[in-house]
Amino acid sequence: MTDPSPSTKKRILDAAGEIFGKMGFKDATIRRIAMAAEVNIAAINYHFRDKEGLYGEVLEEVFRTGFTRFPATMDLPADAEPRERLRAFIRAMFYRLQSGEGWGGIAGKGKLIARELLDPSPAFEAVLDRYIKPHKDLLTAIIVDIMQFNPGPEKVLPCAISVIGQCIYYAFASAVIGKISAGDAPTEANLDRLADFVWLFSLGGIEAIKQTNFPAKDSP
Amino acid sequence: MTDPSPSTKKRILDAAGEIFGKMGFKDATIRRIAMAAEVNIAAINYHFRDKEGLYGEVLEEVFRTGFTRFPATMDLPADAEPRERLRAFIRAMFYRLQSGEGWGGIAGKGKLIARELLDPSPAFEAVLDRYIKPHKDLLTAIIVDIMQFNPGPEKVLPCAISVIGQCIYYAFASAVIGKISAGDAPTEANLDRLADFVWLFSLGGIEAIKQTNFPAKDSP
DNA sequence: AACAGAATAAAACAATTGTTTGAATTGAGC
DNA sequence: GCTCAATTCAAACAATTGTTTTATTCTGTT
Repeated sequence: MTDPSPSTKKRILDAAGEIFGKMGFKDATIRRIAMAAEVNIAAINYHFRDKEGLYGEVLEEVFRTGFTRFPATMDLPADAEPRERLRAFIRAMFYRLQSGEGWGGIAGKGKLIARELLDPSPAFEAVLDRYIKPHKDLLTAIIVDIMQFNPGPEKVLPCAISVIGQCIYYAFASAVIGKISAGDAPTEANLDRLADFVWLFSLGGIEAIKQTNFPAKDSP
Repeated sequence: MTDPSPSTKKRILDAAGEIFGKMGFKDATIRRIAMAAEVNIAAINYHFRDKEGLYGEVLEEVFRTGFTRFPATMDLPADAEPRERLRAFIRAMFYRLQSGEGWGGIAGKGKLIARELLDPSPAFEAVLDRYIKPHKDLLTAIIVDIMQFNPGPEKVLPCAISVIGQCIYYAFASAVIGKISAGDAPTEANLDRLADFVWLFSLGGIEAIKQTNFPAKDSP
């Protein structure tokens, strides 16, 4: 029941990840998934109860493999130079989101993650607690280390959001980015360049926030 | 034919904008739209040919009204201090995306824009040329002014992407942001604060990029 | 008043959806 | 070799979808 034949259930999960990613929950039909996985339609309901059950397991597996393959520390020791830890964090995000070994960007399962951010499914709640919240805590700790003191959440959290926002936006809008600025759409070849840009930009942004009194009532 | 009764067609457009925004193209059924607009189902096909035709007109109207109500210059003169022009640009993005007078954020038509960025519909191409590309050109011009010289597109364009990325991310992921950092989800009340944060952060980022040699092969 | 074309309405259409049914097949364990 | 549960399969189900059809009402012009 919990450990079925290694073939059918796993094949369904793989095909479903691909197709849910490309087309979204609604457009991905179980007939299409079944055809891609080369299984009978009823096998999906048999193994996963219903379409939502299948989606939930796909989501969990996608996050698990992504964060396992590209951990946010990039195997950097926890006491490394904080700016390098930020660099590793950003690089991990880019590789996790965009690379073929990761979620494959907008052409693959990256789209599935983007869609969950846009409007979360019921299954997303679990993923949020297990992966995203610890991920956020790590980033805020890095930012505090870079600032060399803790300026309070009203500065640190928006910084974290800005860092993550840049990374996600590349994954999210790469179709439009490609049409507007062809060289800056994320590809396997320029992930390092893009990640380093976001890193440098963010270091400047964090430094600026550190030195300003924010929120401020008056405009400079 | 082109200028029908001011009631029916307009009512369909309004209801469709609302419902397409909330539920996406696929989940928004014409029956639901017809019911919300209080018109007969067939009226939609009569006035807009088919569902795709309706969606195309909705998209065009949403962008037109959004950019008209909140122009990226915020009525600032073109020769104003470049940093203030950046502030106006970012503020316009936040208000356009998030405010009730604009696209109403993730609860309203903002979701529709986000979905188009994620995977563009055929109707998006026109919107891209008419609204988004000029918008990008304006931002890059502001960035060049801030840097006081033109460091070339390999620096300016990623800066523009980082600025826009932060703004869009707040619109895009506000559901998740709210769950992770409650005070930083965009609401009508804190748009100014968030916009100013992104502004300060971006000024720091732009300054940092200006002073670095990028792209660089070596890591600092 | 009479007509023509635009606009609205109710009903039906064909296609596709997720799910279920019930029979056939497989594969260990005794 | 038999049994029984787990699995797979083909077929059918009910519900929902976008669209079309046909008839009716409205509106402005002669």
